[in-house]
Amino acid sequence: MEYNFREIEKKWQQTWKESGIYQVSNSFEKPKYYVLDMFPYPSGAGLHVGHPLGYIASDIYARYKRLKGYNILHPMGFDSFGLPAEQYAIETGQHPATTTENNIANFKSQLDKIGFCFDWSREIKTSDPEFYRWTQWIFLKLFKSWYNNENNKAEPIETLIKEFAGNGAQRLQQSDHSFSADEWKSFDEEKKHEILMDFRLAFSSYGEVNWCEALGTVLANDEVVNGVSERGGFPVEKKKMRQWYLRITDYAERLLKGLETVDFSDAMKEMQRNWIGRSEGAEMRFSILNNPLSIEVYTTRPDTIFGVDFLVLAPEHELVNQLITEEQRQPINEYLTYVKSRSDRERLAEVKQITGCFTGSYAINPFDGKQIPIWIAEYVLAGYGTGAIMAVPCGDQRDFDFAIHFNIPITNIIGKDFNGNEANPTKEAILENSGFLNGMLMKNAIGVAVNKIEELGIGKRKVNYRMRDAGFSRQRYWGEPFPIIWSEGIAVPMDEKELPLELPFVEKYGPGKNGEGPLSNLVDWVNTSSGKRETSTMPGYAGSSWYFLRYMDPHNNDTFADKKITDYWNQVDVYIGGTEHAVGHLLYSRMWTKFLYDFGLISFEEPFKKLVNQGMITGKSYFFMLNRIHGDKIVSYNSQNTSNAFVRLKYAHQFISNDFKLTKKTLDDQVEKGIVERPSYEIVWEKDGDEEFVFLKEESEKMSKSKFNVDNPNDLVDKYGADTFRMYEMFLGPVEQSKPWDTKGIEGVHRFLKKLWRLFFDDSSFFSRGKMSGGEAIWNEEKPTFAELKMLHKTIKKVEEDTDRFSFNTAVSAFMVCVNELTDLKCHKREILEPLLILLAPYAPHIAEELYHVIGNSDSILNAVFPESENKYLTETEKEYPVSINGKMRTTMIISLESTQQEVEKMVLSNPIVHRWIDSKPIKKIIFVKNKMVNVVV
RNA sequence: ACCCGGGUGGUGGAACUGGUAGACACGCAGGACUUAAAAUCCUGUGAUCAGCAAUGGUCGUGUGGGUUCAACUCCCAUCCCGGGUACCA
Repeated sequence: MEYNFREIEKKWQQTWKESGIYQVSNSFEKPKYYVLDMFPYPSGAGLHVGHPLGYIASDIYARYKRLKGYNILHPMGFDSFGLPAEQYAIETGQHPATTTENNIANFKSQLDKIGFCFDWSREIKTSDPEFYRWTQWIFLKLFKSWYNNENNKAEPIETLIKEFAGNGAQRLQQSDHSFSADEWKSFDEEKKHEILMDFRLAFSSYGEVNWCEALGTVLANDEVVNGVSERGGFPVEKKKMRQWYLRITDYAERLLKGLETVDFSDAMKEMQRNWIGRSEGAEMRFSILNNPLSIEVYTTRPDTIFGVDFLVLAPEHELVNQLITEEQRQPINEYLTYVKSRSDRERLAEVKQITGCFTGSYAINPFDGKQIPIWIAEYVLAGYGTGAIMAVPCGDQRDFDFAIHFNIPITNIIGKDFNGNEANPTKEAILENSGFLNGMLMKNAIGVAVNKIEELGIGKRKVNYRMRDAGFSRQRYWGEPFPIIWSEGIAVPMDEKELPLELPFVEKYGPGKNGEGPLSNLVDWVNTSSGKRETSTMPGYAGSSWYFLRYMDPHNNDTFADKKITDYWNQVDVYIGGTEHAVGHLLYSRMWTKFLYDFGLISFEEPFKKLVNQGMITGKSYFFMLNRIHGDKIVSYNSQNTSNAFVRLKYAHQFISNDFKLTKKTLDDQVEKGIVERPSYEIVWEKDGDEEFVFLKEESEKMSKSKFNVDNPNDLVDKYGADTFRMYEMFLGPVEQSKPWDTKGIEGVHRFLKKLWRLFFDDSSFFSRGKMSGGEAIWNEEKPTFAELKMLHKTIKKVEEDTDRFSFNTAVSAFMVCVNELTDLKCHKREILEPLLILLAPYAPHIAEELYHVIGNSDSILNAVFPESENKYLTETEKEYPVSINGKMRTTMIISLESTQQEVEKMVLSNPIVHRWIDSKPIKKIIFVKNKMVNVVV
């Protein structure tokens, strides 16, 4: 019988589906394990090669854990709200709900073909009202809460109202508000709401937002890349609008701390830390000469206070107008006009340009009374710290450049550590010219200076975060509507019982007036008896911030997920997805989880215990950088990124060491002489300054479109089967590594499966003229030999270890070694093959299931138990040890594991080959490392 | 510029805490079976030198140096590639 993967895979996929074998129960007897993929956005293009990589990895892991006796939650769903569906709707007139449904159906059928063990009964769609009902519910919860810094957790807004009624805003010091309890009571409703809005975790405010004219919507910071929209690449500008925000900054510290408790890659943690951008420093006030005003600056280096030569305000700073002296009014206005004329994009592109303008006013250094000029400049950002800085040119390069450019005298406070040509940002120098800080090491002076500042009452310690509050509204149609009604300027939350607030049907998806969303066009919907509905919708990350909780209890009508059930499933044990969500989705979902935890709605604070980042499947790279030339000299040789290295450089190493001169002419010569093989590729020389690069360019025809068409997952599954496809994607390399997509090697994996098949069926005499004949089952019940058992148990151990550490590529290799070996041994014994099939089941479930039944099992292999590797087959009493002389391997010797050092030395000394190599030199010592090697030092 | 990650045959990639570098697979070359093709199987395959041969020598994990009996692995310096961040005071 032939390995007919098409029939086998179809059969089992159907059987599994019908038997509901993947359905997960919430029975709490078994230990649980939660394996989750980042759910996809169901784009119209369907699945591409990059998608399945992570899904296959998680599927293998989930199946593996199942064989190990765990109750597995391994669900899948769709992040089905989002911009592309809406864009598509605008272009084609089809309703996003329709296109999304179609796309999801397409995705599901493609996913099923690969044989994933998803429990579709738990499927989630973020655009499903039954799902977004709870997204809205959590939003309302956020709206009705504030972050209490004293208790370090979120609390109902009522506790804040109580605080205000009892103590006013005095005690809290969490905002710029200051009023007494009596004042609070005297405020009218609108004023009270306005104040409360400054505390709510989901709040509305006027703010500068990233407005994208072309998309007609507001974008989050992480949706803007280099001043243009991430999607579409349209220009983005700043605009003041009423927007909803999440007060994620209140969670900054906990988001930072929480990183220590989770198993993410260092790179991922670092990215999140950078994004949060914590810095410790101080805020301090400078009074102004002949002016009652004062300016607050933020600095991380209060130790440099005596080196301040000027202050700089952001052009947008609110005090600018009041600081301008008459004679400076003209130039300042010109400068402000100039700044306004520049888009964010320009500002980003020309960071090195130094611009600025003197205001005419002077501040007074509180420590030495020195008068310091106040400037405004673009390089100070309004949004960070206080929007004003104290400039210390000898310690900060930007301040230095600015001082030089505008001829501002520089004070040196670090003596010889400042060379006058560039700033020195060290903390290790001894302070000079620094009043009470003289003679101190800078890093020690920081604390002293802050203490003094606090003592004098001119400032205080302050921790700043780079992270901004997250914009939470979009002027779009295809998203969750806000359950908010505006009544006389007050945002009134809808009653929870009225949820979900369903997204109304619209005919047209165009924006409303004044940049409002399409919903604003639905007059009947917007106007209610109690006021006007909020017309923006929630952003894409709303649903994805908590979806992993809903999988646990997807059909609950009373709550987003039952507490008993979330207690059982708890954290996601392994979360698999791309790095691109490092600062968006992952931070938001971590925040939502912490928020729900604060209210005792779930009992874990971090959603994802372990995160695995699958690498990207990249397109092929067309260039191969051969060498880098600097004048006549080769600076380096780099053989990396050579996926298309069709060129054989025979003397690559000599190339360097012989100081071989490479010029265009000599390379041409090499090609001619055949040193560089396959000269059918074009050699391209490019100059960059005085450096020259050599590229070898593949002829473009080789990458024709027809070739790409073969490379989509469906076609590969059709041609080789799901099992081959699964194993091949794993075999390509480590899951976490990016790699170019290449289908060259898939035949090898397919061959492996056929080889496995032939351990069970003889096909030596099979078909001629398209007809099958022969091919009997050849598996048998004979007793396995020691060698066969050894092979099996070695494989069990290896596959187990590799699967545990997500090293699927090496596990696949282990299978290949095992099957090759069993073929050589002509081993067709059930006792060996059956455990092997169970090992293989997570990787290639269809063929494993089929053969499992062939050898007489009636239950599904999914319910099998992962075999244990028995030590008695793995440990040996004797081992062949490598023997080296002075570290160089020369021979091997069979040594018993029980041997002592003395016995080994004796054996070594009597070995003739060792003697030959030692060549009668005196032996200094013999090193014997048990289980590893023997080395003789002479 | 800064912060992470990386550099191993013609290619993808193995080598877990230093201990026989190149597992496994692709590709390539040769052979077997076949009228032929496909499929399958066998052999070889880092470079280089010596030998009819078995075999053996030398060099080899971007480059230069160091530690060690022993380095892909640890340390220092340097070049290159990939990712992230970017006037954050």
